[in-house]
Amino acid sequence: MRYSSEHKAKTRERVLKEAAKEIRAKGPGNVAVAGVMARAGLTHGGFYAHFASKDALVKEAIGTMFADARARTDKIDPDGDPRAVLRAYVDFYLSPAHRDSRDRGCPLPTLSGDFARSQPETRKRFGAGVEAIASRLAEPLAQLGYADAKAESRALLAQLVGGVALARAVGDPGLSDAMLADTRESILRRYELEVR
Amino acid sequence: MRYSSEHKAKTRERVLKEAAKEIRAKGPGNVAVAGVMARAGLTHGGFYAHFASKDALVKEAIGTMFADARARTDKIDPDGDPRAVLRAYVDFYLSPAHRDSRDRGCPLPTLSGDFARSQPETRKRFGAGVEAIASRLAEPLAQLGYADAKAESRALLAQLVGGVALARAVGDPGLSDAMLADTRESILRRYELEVR
DNA sequence: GTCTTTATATTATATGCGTCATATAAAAGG
DNA sequence: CCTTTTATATGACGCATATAATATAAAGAC
Repeated sequence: MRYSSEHKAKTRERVLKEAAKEIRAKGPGNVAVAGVMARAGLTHGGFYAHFASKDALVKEAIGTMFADARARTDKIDPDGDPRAVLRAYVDFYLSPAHRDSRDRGCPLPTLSGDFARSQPETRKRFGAGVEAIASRLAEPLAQLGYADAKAESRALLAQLVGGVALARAVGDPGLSDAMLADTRESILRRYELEVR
Repeated sequence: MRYSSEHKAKTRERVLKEAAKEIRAKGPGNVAVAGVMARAGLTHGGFYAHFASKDALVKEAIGTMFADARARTDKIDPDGDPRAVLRAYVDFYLSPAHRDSRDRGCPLPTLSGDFARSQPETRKRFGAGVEAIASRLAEPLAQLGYADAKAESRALLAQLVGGVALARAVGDPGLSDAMLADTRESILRRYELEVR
């Protein structure tokens, strides 16, 4: 059946959004085309009217995932006091809430393992997302006087990503909380972000 | 056909070793029982004489993976100068060689994403491996005077893991090298591990 | 109002995989 | 030397999945 002309674009967007959520939650290998289409309220047959293949869907969904995650930090004003900005990013990233919402949070901790095994083209898009986040962290670091703020931001991002990845993977809840808290403490001390 | 009495144990070990390699390289979801058995020189049918299920194999292989990775740092004498010990760990972990040998290196950067989606029992074993590595990093940190060396070691491990995970996932080789180098520089500076 | 176009649905095909029942052959025990 | 035991092999079943060919029905054009 035919719907109004923008219907297809809307549907495509819906499929992409569902895919982005499910991929983060389950990993690209564990999402099925049929499942994504069902969540979008459609049957799996129509999928290939929107995307050439499952790989193409995954590749496109990467952009959606990074956009989703970025939206969660939109409340943070990047032009505020650099220490406050940095602290807001760190507090959010290493929060239990972020750890516990795999399907809505940053794709890096969940998916870097999976995409390390993916096609170069897919990894390139992932790399662009990494650089985009690093650039945002680099701004307050530059204001704090770091000569090579971009390099420092990559090191900080690595620590944030590793902290959340490990906190999600260890079984013991106490250890998981400790991973987040200890990582956060170390960062706050290093950049002198404590509230005194 | 029947072989000498210790043959079964040897075979089991071989299967486990191949599984540990393949799981790190491809992720647990992308390894097939038949493939692991073929690498061990057997056909897939005999698998269930050794393991109750694929899940059981994966669970057991976690121990093998951590042992494999630990063996690669055995040259480092943990009783040497704490700065030298720490630096040796960091240099190894963030080396391009470690990044490029997914099937033999530390399981944390490759698999924390996958195991975040696994059964609690599996994640518990993974968590034990995390704590074991953190404990080894904590020793030199304690000698350097860190009051809560265990907490500091978790923060450091997070950064090491994140650095390697991101370096493996980004497509651009230059960015990948930068991820390793920038993360390493930041750590060396923080703990004053530079050779002067 | 009829015709054409097209977004979505139905159905089919092929493949890969986990699991297991059964077969085989060689070692160990008598 | 014959029997029993058991490590591994063969083959089959069932399920999930990616892909694609075809069907359907409604929107837009004339």
